[in-house]
Amino acid sequence: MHEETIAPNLPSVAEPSAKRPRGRPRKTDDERDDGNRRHALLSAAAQLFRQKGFAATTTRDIAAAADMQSGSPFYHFKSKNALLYAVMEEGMHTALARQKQVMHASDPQGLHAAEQLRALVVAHFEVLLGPGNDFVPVMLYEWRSLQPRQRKSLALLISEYESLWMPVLLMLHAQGRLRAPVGLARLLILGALNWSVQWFDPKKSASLQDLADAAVAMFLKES
Amino acid sequence: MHEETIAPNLPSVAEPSAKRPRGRPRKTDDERDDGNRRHALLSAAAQLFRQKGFAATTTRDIAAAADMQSGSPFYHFKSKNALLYAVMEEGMHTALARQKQVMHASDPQGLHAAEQLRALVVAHFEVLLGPGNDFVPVMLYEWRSLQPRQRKSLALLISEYESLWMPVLLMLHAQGRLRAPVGLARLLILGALNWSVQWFDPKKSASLQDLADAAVAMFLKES
DNA sequence: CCTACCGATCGGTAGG
DNA sequence: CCTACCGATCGGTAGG
Repeated sequence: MHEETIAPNLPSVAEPSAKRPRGRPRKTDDERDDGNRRHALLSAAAQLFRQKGFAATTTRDIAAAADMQSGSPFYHFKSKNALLYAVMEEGMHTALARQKQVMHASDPQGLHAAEQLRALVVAHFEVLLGPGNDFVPVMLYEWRSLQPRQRKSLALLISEYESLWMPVLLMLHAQGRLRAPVGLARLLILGALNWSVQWFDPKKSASLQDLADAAVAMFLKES
Repeated sequence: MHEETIAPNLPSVAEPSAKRPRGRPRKTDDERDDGNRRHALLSAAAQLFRQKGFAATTTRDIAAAADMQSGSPFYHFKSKNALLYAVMEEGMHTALARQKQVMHASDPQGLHAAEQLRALVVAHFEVLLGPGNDFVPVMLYEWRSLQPRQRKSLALLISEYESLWMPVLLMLHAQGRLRAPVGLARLLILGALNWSVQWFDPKKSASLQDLADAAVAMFLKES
């Protein structure tokens, strides 16, 4: 999920090969790529799948965005569908890692449940709306493009993710700060957050922290 | 959006022409179709677009589901895209009509703002989750498949819809029962509701009324 | 990873 | 609304 540093005088990755000296620049010694090309495909796919949808994106689109020829994605991935799955899997791994990190950071500090919820919400927003983070949005909006087996596999990661929220929500419920059955509250809260993908504009919307504050203030009763 | 009554011994509309006596049953006198065939296409398209997505649905799929030949949808609609737009437009008209009806019914009864919100939420759930209501979900999840001109046109209907919520939300905000800026509150609330499309199961979930009660209880502070 | 290619499918149309 | 069809595109592969 790191951004490649591109020297300002080089054309951007997605640019057609017009002004470039025919062909892709050959790897130099300081430009090793091991899983590098594979990840270039993943990033390109994530961005395009999010922008145009899985079915409307062609493997040629993806190849071009990763600066490859039309057949080359299939050297790295068995099928277009496998590419979709890989995008989603990376998205969930990122989200899980981020969320666990947040919980470990807040736990020993003895944060209140409300503060823990806030931390979870901020992390969720970051994974969803942070620059270049197209992986999780693809997962949210292309579920129906998965095969049953792939769904089952991802569902495990998702329920692991959701289970991280449960202790916090249960605590808040016990404190009387959260109405509605906890399971339903989780669906409504995550729904409200996930929908931000549709309207969030980094140039016009508030900061992720401010959004998180407002959301938590709306969901929770006064203590 | 009315359900067609189907005699139990007849095959369902979407069923392939296996057990049927070759070809489409000819219109009888009591089976006039004026805009009827057109609407059969709309319903089939809505269901398929929701199920598989716009790009993954072929016009042949739609034609077959409406019991027509592959070229026939283009007699009723200029393009596949025009069909998508028509589905969304019908969805928004239904939603607007339903919502206005709800507001007119609740207004003279002098309902409290919280009760008005509850009525809006129930109506929203119905339009979203009611049996056969695939039109609005398609609008929510295929926005990116629209052309810019179509988006602009639909955006008018959407903002009309959202503006129906504003007086109620403003009132609740003034009463101190709704935290967060009203505009953001609207986005979060509608997001929480819209997300239900992803998890609602008529066989397992609570009734739409119970869901609405829980949602309103969670969003609003005690009075 | 590229070149060259195949088979299938798809949106759309002419002409009735 | 059907029949018959076209041109373009697409996922995927062989063979290097």
